[in-house]
Amino acid sequence: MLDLAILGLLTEQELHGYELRKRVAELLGSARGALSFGSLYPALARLEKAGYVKAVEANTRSRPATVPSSGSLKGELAAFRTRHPIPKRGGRARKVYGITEAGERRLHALLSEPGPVDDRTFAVKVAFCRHLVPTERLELFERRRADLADRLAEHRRADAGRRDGRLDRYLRALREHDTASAVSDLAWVDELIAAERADLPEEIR
Amino acid sequence: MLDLAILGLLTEQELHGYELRKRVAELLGSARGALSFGSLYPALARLEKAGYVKAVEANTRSRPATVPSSGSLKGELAAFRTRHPIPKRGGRARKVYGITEAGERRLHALLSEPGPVDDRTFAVKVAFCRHLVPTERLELFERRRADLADRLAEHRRADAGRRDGRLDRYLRALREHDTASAVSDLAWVDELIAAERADLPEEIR
DNA sequence: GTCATCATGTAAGCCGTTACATGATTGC
DNA sequence: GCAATCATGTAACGGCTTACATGATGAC
Repeated sequence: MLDLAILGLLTEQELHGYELRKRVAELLGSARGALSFGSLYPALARLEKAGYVKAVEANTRSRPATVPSSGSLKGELAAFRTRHPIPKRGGRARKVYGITEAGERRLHALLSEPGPVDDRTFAVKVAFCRHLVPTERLELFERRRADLADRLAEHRRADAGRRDGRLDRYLRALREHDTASAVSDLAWVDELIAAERADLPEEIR
Repeated sequence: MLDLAILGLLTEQELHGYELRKRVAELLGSARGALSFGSLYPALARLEKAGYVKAVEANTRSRPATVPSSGSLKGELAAFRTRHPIPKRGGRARKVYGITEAGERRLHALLSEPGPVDDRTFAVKVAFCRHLVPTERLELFERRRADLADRLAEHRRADAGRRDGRLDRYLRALREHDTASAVSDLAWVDELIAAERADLPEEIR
């Protein structure tokens, strides 16, 4: 899940660890307190070793005279300086990372891999699902929909199986709120699916 | 959090591990796939060692027969089984646990301890908050309210700080849903608080 | 006789955290 | 000169999961 978030963020923009942490925190929402450096930096090192990201610029107070040639991306050269203004304030040397082509393939693989997705992972997948083709996106959403529907069915089953006075007030409030959340999540996924379907040509769906 | 759930469930009823697992799963809602035995059993052992729970009944189908020890492995096993008879239906011998007085004090301490509560822990605390006195409950709810309000404020701040076309469709959908969830959670806590206040005599609040 | 379910446990490992160590720069 | 912020990393530890080991019972 961390890998997913890091690779996803690096497709948008080259970033150094400290900044990446902020973005991850923002992405995951405040529900989950900021990610620690103790897991971020090792993760970056691991991804670099695997060839999915590479250090693009390893500091500096003194600005680089030349932009490292990265080949064919249009506007790269022009955009570089504005993307990385020399910071006037703060800090030690930064290590700025960018994603590699292997990293992009890896991101795609992580996004489209099947298997159960927990709530947090699904959120991150949604955040970067523009990297999927429409049918893959639909698949992702529909797998999620099925999971949520199961969840809700279990709620209903559990609620039905209880004689009605049995729960105390707080337990009841809790279960009701849980159910309401599940319903809301399901409705949201349904919206995503509907929007996605609307964009597909009729023959496919 | 596991401790909280186990102790809370055992105040209602004596239970063995296998059953406890089902109850915990039901309590936490299906959002979080069933707790594994690999964490439940060690937790029970730890709690027993600490004197918070005790094995009440190591099993029972009272069978008076006594088998003399034969010295062979099979004989020893047979004798063991006679000393620890098997349950009436299904399965291997059960170890039924009950909560001790120290365990009840521990539960109260866990419920009322300050410090940050994550979403899951808050849910479990609500589930068993009948063990708190009204003012302690209010404190719990209000600390949670404050956390959620901060969270929401951060959302608003983040939303305001973005030029409006900048987010892609999926990222926007994600943030909107996150915000909606936070709003819903906050409203729920507000309900809990209002209900609690209604039960307090006016002089206190 | 073998499969599903009930039942308890151990061992290995993943994923993340906190705490620690280091160091540059800005602002007071 | 000191605190705050920016910045990178390591080490120890915690909590929970998966996979494994063991075993009884009832149903088919």
